[in-house]
Amino acid sequence: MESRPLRYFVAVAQELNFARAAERLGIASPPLSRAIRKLEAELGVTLFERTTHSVALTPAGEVLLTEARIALDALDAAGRRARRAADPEPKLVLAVKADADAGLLDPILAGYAADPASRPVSLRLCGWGEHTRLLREGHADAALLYEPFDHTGLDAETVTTERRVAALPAAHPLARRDSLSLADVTSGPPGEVDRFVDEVAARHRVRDLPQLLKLVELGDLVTLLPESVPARYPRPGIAYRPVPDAPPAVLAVAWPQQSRSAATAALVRAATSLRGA
Amino acid sequence: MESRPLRYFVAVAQELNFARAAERLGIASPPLSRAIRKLEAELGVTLFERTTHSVALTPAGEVLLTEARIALDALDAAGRRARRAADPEPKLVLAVKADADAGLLDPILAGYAADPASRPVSLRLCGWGEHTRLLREGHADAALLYEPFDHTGLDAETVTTERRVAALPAAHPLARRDSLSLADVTSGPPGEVDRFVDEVAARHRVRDLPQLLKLVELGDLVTLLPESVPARYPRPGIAYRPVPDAPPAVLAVAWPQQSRSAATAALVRAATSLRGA
DNA sequence: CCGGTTGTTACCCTGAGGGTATTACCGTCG
DNA sequence: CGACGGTAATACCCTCAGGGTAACAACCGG
Repeated sequence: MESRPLRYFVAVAQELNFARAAERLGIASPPLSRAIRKLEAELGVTLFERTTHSVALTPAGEVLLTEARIALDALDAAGRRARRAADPEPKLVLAVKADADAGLLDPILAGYAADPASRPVSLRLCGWGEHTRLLREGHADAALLYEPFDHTGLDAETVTTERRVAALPAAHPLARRDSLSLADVTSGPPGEVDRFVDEVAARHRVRDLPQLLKLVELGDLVTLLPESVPARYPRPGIAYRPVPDAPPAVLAVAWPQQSRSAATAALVRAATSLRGA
Repeated sequence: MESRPLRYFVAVAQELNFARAAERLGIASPPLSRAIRKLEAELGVTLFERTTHSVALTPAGEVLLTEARIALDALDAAGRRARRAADPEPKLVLAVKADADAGLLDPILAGYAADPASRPVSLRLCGWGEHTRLLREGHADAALLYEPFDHTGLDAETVTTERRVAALPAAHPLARRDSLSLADVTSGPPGEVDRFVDEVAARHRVRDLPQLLKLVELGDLVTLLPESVPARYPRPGIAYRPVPDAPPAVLAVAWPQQSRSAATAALVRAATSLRGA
């Protein structure tokens, strides 16, 4: 199993169109077509159901797609990690999303810096749901992120858990109450509700928290956020109300499974040692 | 990052000798030497410290070795899993080591067969410590095995925990006692002691439990085993004695992280549902 | 039924990567 | 200390995997 044909396969599986896939790969479509046929012959499996006007994945193709993505990620990660390992003064790259740290980033970094095994830290700012990709592709050594996330290939420890608050338009009828229940928030209009911020973000194509809060202000949705948010993002147009029975927000530190380097371990120690506080 | 140069790199890193590695790869050594140099150039990193009479991995080489193994495993696994996914009547391959099942294999299979999501099961017998390789390389869908094992890339659930018994030569002074403590067993000669059977197995190049028990009979070592062993392997020359304060033996079911197929899930259900019994 | 779109086949050609012969280097041992 | 054995690297050649272009075949929508 070589990597190039697999890369070609993934491109076709994503585009479901040989011509477009070939263009994306920077080659002509005949060699692409041949490469896929050869791959199918090698595996003894048909990967695509093709007519002249449609390309569809077979069940075997479906599983190869997910498996191939994993393998190709691992391949790229291998190169990147080796490159980074050669750095004479290696840095520890920590992936964080702005303000998605429960206010703990500074104390974690301070605690980490005090550890003898620590290295200079380089922060890698990222958007919703990018943390795991950065870890898997070898761009980052560790990440600070909220559950839930895809744990595949990663190890993680809980840093802290926070209660949830609902963010509502100030004029919303529920905003008159001091405290809400999950049922209040999740039942019906007005305003769409999602328990997990990243789902909302994906649906509304929002890239950061201020944008999301703007949508709340406009009355387009109601969201549950960690209780550390209101202090950082006070908004006249938004009412934050505790939701005691909502599942808590879990902040975790995650890292690639096989990377048990001393530096990563020290960071994990620093992050989890704040748990008691 | 292509896969072939990485495979070449792994061969050299294992042999630490270009000529032997080339032979193993079925190519001549000059192209191998060139491939490695090209890989180093591509990464911008030197992977080997070489003189004409010695080859050694640099730190960057070390990390590339472990990363490359993971990536190449994933690559092979992708192919194998796709092939298996095309099977018209797909089987579920379960990796087990003979008798390393706490006697639960039959009930698990029975419970599994009753599940509507179940598939025909094909058992893949394997030796000490092979389970995880079979899972990672796509030869098996699930494994029944004792902790501790390398969880990298795997998910696992505990099936059962067993108390430990020490296996001693019948003539051993400690055999006169009804029960032992961990301190009794681990302190000093006669007889080497290891808490984990697979370490012992690796050290003594033993492939199965009967061979291991033979070593115990001969007085070469003392080992802690799960309490389900004595009933299956009664030996006149061996005394089994409970060790209440030894850490218990944990039998687990494991499967590749990303494979959340209905059939695998059903097997996990069947295995873990026996936990209460 | 026709024209456009898309995957495939036929054919050619280049260069990545394999082979052989040779060199340069180093450690070892008479 | 010099000759030898072993090893990686270089020089040079050559083959074929894999890329390109042109033509074709199949299918769909109008």
